[in-house]
Amino acid sequence: MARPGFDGFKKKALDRSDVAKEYERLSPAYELRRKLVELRQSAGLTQEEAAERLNTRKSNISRLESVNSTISPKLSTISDYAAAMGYSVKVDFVPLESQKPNKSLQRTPEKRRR
Amino acid sequence: MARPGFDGFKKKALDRSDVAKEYERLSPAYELRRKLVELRQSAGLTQEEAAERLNTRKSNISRLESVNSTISPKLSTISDYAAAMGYSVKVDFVPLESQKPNKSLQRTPEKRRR
DNA sequence: GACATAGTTATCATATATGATAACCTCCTT
DNA sequence: AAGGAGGTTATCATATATGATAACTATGTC
Repeated sequence: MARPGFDGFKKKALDRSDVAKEYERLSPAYELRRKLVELRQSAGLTQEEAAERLNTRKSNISRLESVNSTISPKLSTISDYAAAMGYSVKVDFVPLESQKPNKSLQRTPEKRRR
Repeated sequence: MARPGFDGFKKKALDRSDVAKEYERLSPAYELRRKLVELRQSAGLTQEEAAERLNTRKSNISRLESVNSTISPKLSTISDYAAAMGYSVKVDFVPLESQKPNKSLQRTPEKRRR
């Protein structure tokens, strides 16, 4: 289903609680896939064209970009994909304390090491 | 070998050309592993302690951090590792044109799409 | 309706990352 | 010398990502 529509949405809403969904929306995995799609689209490519550049098939591209995907791609896959779009990957690390994405979703802060 | 010493270094220098070595040094994979080690050390942990937090063994941590490793870790592995050190992973993409790490190592620029 | 384009999903085969164990090295302390 | 701490490497088993194919949905155009 290209765009799930309300039925698909509702079905998924039953699978995972609202909190879990929101959590997912903020997850690095989710954000990554959004960025991948954005990268490809800003390059003006279809999944099939992206697949050609990466010597693979469009179904695999779809899986990589899929928000619902349960896979955790290899760094090299992300890197290859990015390179095909004219980008390089940069991985960096931010302290968990300084994230604070949404006050109402904040969990009790990590215990400080002493 | 903890620190390879000159013999180990020389042996490795035979495996890969100087150019390839320098290329590797600039590669995202290399940089990532350096960051991982830095993360762990700044947290004051040994590989074994890190392994405990990640419910695995120190040998696996060593492999993950190893510069010579040929593996390309999964994003979730990097993420789990980072989380164990109190960090979150952030993946972003930079245009290849704007990298220019070293003029002498630059390749001919990507052909522009028109 | 027929057809093409863009994307999704399922499935299987294959490649590769990861987990566990063990042996090893280097440095340090006694 | 003996032992421990920290790290590396090799190997095997297992888990999982990726490649390929095919069938499918949805949309748009003729």
